[in-house]
Parts: sequence; structure tokens; C-alpha cells
Amino acid sequence: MLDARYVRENVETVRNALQKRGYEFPLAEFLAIDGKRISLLKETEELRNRRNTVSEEIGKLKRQHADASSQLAEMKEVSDRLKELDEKLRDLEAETKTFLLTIPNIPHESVPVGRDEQENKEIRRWGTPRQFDFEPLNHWDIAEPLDIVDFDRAAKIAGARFALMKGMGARLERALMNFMLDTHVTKGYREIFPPIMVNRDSMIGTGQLPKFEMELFRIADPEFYLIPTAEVPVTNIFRDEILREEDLPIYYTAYTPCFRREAGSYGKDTRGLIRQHQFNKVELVKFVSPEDSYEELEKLISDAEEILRRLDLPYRVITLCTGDMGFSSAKTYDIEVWLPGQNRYREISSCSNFEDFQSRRAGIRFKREGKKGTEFVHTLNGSGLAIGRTLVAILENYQQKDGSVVIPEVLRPYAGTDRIK
RNA sequence: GGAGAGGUGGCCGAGUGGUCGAAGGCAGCCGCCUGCUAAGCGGUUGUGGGGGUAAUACCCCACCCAGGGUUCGAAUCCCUGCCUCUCCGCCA
Repeated sequence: MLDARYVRENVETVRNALQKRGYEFPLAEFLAIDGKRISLLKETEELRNRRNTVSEEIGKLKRQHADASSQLAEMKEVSDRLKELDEKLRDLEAETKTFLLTIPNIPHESVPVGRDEQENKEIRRWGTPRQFDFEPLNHWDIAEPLDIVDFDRAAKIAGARFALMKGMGARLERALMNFMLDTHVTKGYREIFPPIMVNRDSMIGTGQLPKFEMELFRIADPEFYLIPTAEVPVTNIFRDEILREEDLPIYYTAYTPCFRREAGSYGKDTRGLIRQHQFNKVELVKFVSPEDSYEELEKLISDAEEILRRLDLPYRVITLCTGDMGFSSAKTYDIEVWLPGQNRYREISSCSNFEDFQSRRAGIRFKREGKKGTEFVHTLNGSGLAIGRTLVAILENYQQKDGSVVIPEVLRPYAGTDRIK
């Protein structure tokens, strides 16, 4: 969420910045609502002031058993008027809030301007795609003969876009999760295992709601949402709290299942493990001082890359352009892993700096030693990594001519074997 | 699922509808004092919004789980929701 006052005082800057991401900011509408709200606020505050003063007088008079009927009459009127204004004010405040909640974040100045993924900028590559002396297969053509993934039965049990992992498939899923968590913990991230169903406020806090209801699974009766990423519960750990300066930075890592509706992606990645309604992911989340957040973003992406480097999987890093960034992000790097079966790089991690966009929504503040007032922390997060897609990358990059798959060196202690056959 | 108790400032905890942003204690900070990181004394210590200032100061409004309501006036009364705890039942 953007700061209402900042928007009010920097209308043009805000509008130009949002235009870069293809978002037309309804400027006049906002200023109208906001202006009305402010003037109404002043009016009600004056009335309340009057009410407080006179009520106090009435109290005094009553204690002296004096007559207060004229004051009482006036107050009756003031009170009625206040009730009216309060109602209007409440509506306007709700309207302003909703308005602000649906405005995306302002891109950082270092973000390339562009319309869509065509204009993302590659910034580095790591590793060399392996030369195959045979035609490399898609991961599902590797997995199904090995009987480690069963899509047909998953469809019977649940439906399309679900997978049933079996034997070494299941084991590899677990091995990756442990390997990733262990690696991050060594680097100073604290391990978290959060709730994977959350309330509405949490979803608003990180920016999934109110705008993207369509992308979430919701449980109806007691109302809960299934998390689309651990970012949601982990970032909301400090919702409505004030941290101390010395608490920062805070690094968390969490493994969770993630659930996404994938509405609007019909026809995309219909086969295989790439796009599922349920998938596993290890996430990295940071709470940092504003002045450090861009440096922290570089460290974050590097910690995510570390997983791929240790698995010896070739990848590249790209900066998302203004038109391709997520709603809440000020700057996002994607890591794309090389998939020989598709002969292209595919997203496996997304690392973003949200600056104070999420912390303002969620009320995550901190207090500087010796300074008055509070500031919003900056929040960041990134996948470290998407487990299903990492498994895909391993199958495709480590496949052998005989249909077996070699297990990457670092994973062998976790997997209990050096080869799936 | 059934029965009951409760949600107050960083923590503990009091609060008769008006003088309560809220007693008291602890912790913290600043002084004083005491020759040694103990005790004592005095002061001070929340958040958000609006106004004001060069910046402080200062003024106003709101906040005692949340949202409604009653009242001239609500931390205090009423309703709803959320959360916590205890007992019984059930259960991984």
C-alpha cells in the first residue's frame, strides 16, 4: 500500500511511476475522495472537541447539583450531527483504504521499463548446459517409466494439476526440502514452519487480497485461505508489531506446501510438474532497515542461486521489467533454470524487494534507538527454491541414455542413493 | 461438540458511567545521593491521525481485543465477532 499522504503530495511522480508498469492511476478520483475525507475529518474532530468540553462541564454542573439543561440540549444536537458525520467519514475512510489497497507498488528506479516479459533483462548466467549424445526427454517421460510420478492416479484422487509422487520421487521431494533448509539455516536464516491456512487480514497484509481473490483457494465455513506461498504467513509474523532497531535484520526460511488456483493459465504447462495446484517450496523472508534493503536483495538472490550452484544446475538471472513485476514488488529478480527437455530456461525462483509496501499494509514497524516515532521496515522474499521445479530440473539435466537419473552429489546423503533407475 | 472464566500500556495488575491515556508494581531512561553494577529519593517513559514550527515546543482528535449500539458523556452498560485459558467429550 502506498502512503496516502505521499500520494497526495506527489501526485505526478506517483502517476508517472505507475504508468511505467502499465497502470493508469485514477488520479482525479483519488484526490476527490481523499480531499473530502480530510475536510470531513476536520469537521468531526471539531465537533468531538466541542462534545468533550461541554460533557465535562455537564459533569461538573451535575456534581454541584446545578442546572445543565441548556448544555444537554446542545449536546443532543451535536451528538446527532456527529453520528451522521461519523457514518459518512467511515464510508469515506473505507473507500480511501480500498482505493489504496488496489494500487500496485512503485517500481524502483533501477527497474527496466517495459511492457511484458519480452523486455526483462538478463543480468548473468551460471553453468553450461550439458551436451547430450542422445535426445533429452521431458521430465514426465523420464519420471513415468521410472514410476516415481503418477499423474493419472493423482487426477483420479484430486484432479488435473496434481501429482502423486512415489518411491524415489517422493524421497527426492523430501531430500530437496531438507537440503535447501539446511543450506539456508547455515547462512543465518531461522527455520520456520508456519500455518498453511491463513485469515483474510494476512492475505491483505502481503498484497494477495483484495485484488487477487481469483488466484487463491478459499475454505468457506470458518473462512481461511490456503497460502499460495510461505511469504504470506511468514511475513505476517510481525503484523501490527513494532520491532526494535537491534532486532533487524531478521532472516527466516520456511518450507511449506503452496496452493494456487492457476486461473487464467488454462492450456499452459498442462503436462508435467511445472504448474500444479499444490506444490512444495522453501521460501526466504527478510525484514530489514530501509537503507539496507537493496543490498539485502542482492544477498537474497545470491542465497537462492547458491542452491542451484550446489546442485550444479545451469541457470540465469533476469531483472523483471516494470510491466512484468508482481503487484507488491518494487524490484524483482527471477532465477531461471535450464531445462534440456524444453530446451529453454524456466522460472524456479523469484526474489523481490517490497520496500515498505507490505509493511505499511501489515503494520510492521520498527523504532530507532533514541529517535522519536516509528518507521516501516522493508520486507523481502524469494523462493529458495520451488521444490517441484528443482526436481524437474534434476530429472532433465541428470538423465542418462538408459533412462536412469544420476543424483547430484550434494543430494546423495539426503536421497540415500546416487542414481534412480 | 458441551460447561465455565477471561481479554486493560514493554510486562504484571487496579479501575463506582463523568475529574481515566488510564492507580499501583516491575522493567527502561534521566538526575540526585551513597566511595565501589545494592538500597534510597525525584523526574520521566505508548501508538496513529490532524494542525503548528526552520526544527523543537505546543494544540486538537482517536486508541483499555475488534466491530456495532445505548447515553449529553463508555475502559466501565448492551449486542456480535475473534482470541486465550480451565473442565468434560472426541481425536492425529
